[in-house]
Amino acid sequence: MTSTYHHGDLYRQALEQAQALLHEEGAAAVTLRALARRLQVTAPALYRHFRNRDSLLAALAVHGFRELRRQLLAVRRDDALEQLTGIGQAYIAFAQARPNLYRLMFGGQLLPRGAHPDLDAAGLGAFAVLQQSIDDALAAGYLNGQPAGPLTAAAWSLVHGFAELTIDGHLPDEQQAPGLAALVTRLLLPGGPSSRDNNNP
Amino acid sequence: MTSTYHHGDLYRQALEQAQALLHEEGAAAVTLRALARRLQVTAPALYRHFRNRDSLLAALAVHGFRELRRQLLAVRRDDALEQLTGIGQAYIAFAQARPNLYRLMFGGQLLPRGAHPDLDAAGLGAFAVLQQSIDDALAAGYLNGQPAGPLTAAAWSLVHGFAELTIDGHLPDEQQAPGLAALVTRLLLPGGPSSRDNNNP
DNA sequence: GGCGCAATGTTAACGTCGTTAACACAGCAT
DNA sequence: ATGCTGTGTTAACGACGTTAACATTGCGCC
Repeated sequence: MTSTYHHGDLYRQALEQAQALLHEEGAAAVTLRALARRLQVTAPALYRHFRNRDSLLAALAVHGFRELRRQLLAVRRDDALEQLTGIGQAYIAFAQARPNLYRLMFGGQLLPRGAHPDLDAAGLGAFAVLQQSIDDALAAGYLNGQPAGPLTAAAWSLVHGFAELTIDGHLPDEQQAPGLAALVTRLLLPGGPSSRDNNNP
Repeated sequence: MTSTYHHGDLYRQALEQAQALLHEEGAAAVTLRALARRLQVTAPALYRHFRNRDSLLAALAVHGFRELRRQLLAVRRDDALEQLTGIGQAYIAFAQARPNLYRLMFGGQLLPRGAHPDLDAAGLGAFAVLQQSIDDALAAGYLNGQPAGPLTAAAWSLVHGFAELTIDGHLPDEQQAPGLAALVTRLLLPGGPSSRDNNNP
């Protein structure tokens, strides 16, 4: 019984179980005591690895942003416009696959912005991928050469808003069709969804 | 001292103070005990008027949706397109003026959808205004006659996403300029922000 | 090989919260 | 006057975040 007094690996396992808890039951269920129970450990033990509950949640969000960045970077299409829409769809797919994590990342329950520098950095890291793909699309002559700043804000707003509205069930059912994500993403582009057929690379 | 044993007006005052608490310190601070303290009343007294804390928060959200609807309905422009963009800007202005309320309304912390029928109804009531203005714009020949469903989803996603990203400080500072809201709203329209000059009614 | 220190875990305790049960007072209808 | 219904209070329970004090382990160092 004394052989496992030192857990040895608690930080990593705590993060894993916290992710599971978050995914299964939402942020409100990510409680230090519940997490401790899962890990067969007493609650104060967790304070050796996380300053407090907010730090734990922030750590989860950081991992979320890094994973989101990874998934956005995994999108690779030849055409710059295809790349942009592909990233938009990957973004939405991420949010829909992990709604509770996504809400934690963007729900605004976390702290006065700037309290967790890691978190801000991770967020910017994910944002940068989207930004880059817009720059690329502009450089390739797409998007009518509109100013990059507002374009980026609009594109991010669109995918973020769509992601949130769907995972919270705010959009009427008829509009939940899977393919709609693609359609909406393309609506941003001049000429609408049926512009020309740039479907095949 | 016994003259005020019955508060007489507690439901209304509780809602008012809860709104103040929400606006000033966020949803997490809207606690039954804190609210009771503000009202010079014991906590269990509130259970005569709200089934539990979630019901109180839901009531706040319901009022929020009704107020949002009112503000959207107050927008009146002659041109259907101006009307649509005006509504978008009013929507964003609402969120920015009451960030904590807006987060409560859309943060997804409330309930399995359908648990509070009032809330769903109030949400649809606000949504309907946006929906209507899009239908009107289509009827007036704008928006290239694109299908109304996806258009509405896209428009709502755009304003919702922009509202959330700005109130949470996720957009880089340079893009926070006040006038950007208008610009972004117009980006959805075919031809981009400088289509023609439909600025003056 | 033993020693000591730092890391990591436990126990006990405090204050806050949501919530409920039991009770107390007020006002109104009869 | 009486009693019922609405509304408020008191007391208590369990869960939570957090801290202080203490216990155990493992590793570097002699």
